Amino acid sequence: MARKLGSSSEKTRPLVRAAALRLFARDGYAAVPMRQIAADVGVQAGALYRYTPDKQSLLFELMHVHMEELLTAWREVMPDGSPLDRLDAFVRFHIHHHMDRAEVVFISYMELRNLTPENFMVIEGMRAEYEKVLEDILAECGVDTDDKLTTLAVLAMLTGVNTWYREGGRLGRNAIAERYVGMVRCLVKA
Amino acid sequence: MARKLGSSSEKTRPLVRAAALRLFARDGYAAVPMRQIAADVGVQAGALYRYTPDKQSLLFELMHVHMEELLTAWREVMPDGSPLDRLDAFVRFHIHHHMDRAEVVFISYMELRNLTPENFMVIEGMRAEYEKVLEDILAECGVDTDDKLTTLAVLAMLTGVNTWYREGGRLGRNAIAERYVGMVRCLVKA
DNA sequence: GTTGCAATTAAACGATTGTTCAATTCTTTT
DNA sequence: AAAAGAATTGAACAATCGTTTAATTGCAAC
Repeated sequence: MARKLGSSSEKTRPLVRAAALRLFARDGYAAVPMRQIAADVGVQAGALYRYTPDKQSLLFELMHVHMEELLTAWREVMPDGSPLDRLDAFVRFHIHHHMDRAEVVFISYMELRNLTPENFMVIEGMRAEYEKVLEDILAECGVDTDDKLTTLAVLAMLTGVNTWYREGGRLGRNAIAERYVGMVRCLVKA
Repeated sequence: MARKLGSSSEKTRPLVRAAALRLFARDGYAAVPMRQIAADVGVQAGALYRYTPDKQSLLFELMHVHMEELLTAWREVMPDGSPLDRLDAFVRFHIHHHMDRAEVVFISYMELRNLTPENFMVIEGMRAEYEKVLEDILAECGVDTDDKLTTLAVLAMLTGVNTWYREGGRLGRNAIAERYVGMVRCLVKA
C-alpha cells in the first residue's frame, strides 16, 4: 500500500526547499528574507512555518541532506580496483558532483558561518569525513599525507570547478573531468 | 613641511577600517551591524559616518584597496628572469600574500555578492586582471591557455591556502610556499 | 450540505537595521 | 579665558527582520 502524497503540504515542502536553495545561493543566507522565499513559492510568509520551524533549519537541512547524499553517493560509486583507479574515480565523482549540484555545493562552502555552533559542528564533521576519503586514497597511492597540505591542495583545485563552470560552456562535462584527472595524476606521481 | 595627522579623525579612521575588516571576516558583511563596528572602535554608531558615507563603502574600500595593493605588490616583486622563474615567483608571492593578509583576502572572495553592481564590476575587473597575470605566465611556460581551465585550477589550488593556514602551524610559511611551488611546477611540465 | 480538519492569510509583534540630526562635549586657536 | 570648530553623543527615524496568532479559506469525508 503506497503512501500517497496527496496533501498540499507534501507537495509544497519541496518548493520551499527549492526556493530557499536558489535564493540562498544567489543572494546569501543573511540577505534573503523569509518573505522573499514565501513570494517565490507563491505564498505568504507565515505559511512557511508549516514546512520549517525557522530559517536556520532551512539552511541546515539543505546542507545536511547534501552532505549525506555526497557521502553515500561516493560509497556507491567507489570502485574496488587499485588505489590509482580509486583516485581517478574520486576525481571524476567530485568534479561531476560539483558541476551537477552547483547551488547546494556553493551554499555548503559559503554559508558555513551562518550555521549555529551546533549545526556547524555537524556539517564540519561530515566535511572532515569527506576530506578523509581523499586523504586515505592519496595515502594508498603513496603520497605523504603526514601533513594535510597535499590533500587540501588537491581538494581546493577540484572544488574550484564549482565557481567557474556554467552549463553550455566550451568544454563538455566529461572533458573537464578528464582534464582534472590528468592533473591530479601528475601531482600524485611527483 | 610634513602634514600632521594630529586630528582625532585621522587617528580613528584606521581603527574603523580594522574593526570592519575583522568583523566582516568573522561574521560576514550582512551579519555585522554598524553598531557592532562602532562598539569595537569604542564609539557610538552615529560617529562612524564621519569616516565612511555608508556601510557599503566600508566593504568596497576594504576590497578595493586590497586589490590595488595586490596588483602593485606583484609588479614590484615580478622578476625579469625566465618564464619558469616568474612562475615560481608568482606562486611564492601569491601564497605569502594569502597567508599574510588572510582576513581581507577572505573577504574579497566571500563578500563579492554583497557589493552593489557598480562596485562589483570594479572589483571583478581587478580580479580578472590578476588572473590574467597568471594566465600570461603559464602561456609563456608553454601551457595551453586556450581554455582557462588550467589557470583556474592552479589559482584555486593556491588560493585554497587561505582557508586552512593558521599562524603557528606545523609547517613554516616558506616551507608551505615551496611545496606549492613544487606542485605547480609539476602541473606545468605535464 | 454539513462537519472537521488542514492550509493560508493578514495583521501584528518586538527587535533590529542603516542612517540622520540637534544638542553636547572636547580640542584647538586666539 | 574666550571663541570657534571638530567630534561625539543619544535619541529618533522609517524600514525591515523573523516569527506568532486569530481569523479565514479550502477541501475532504460523511
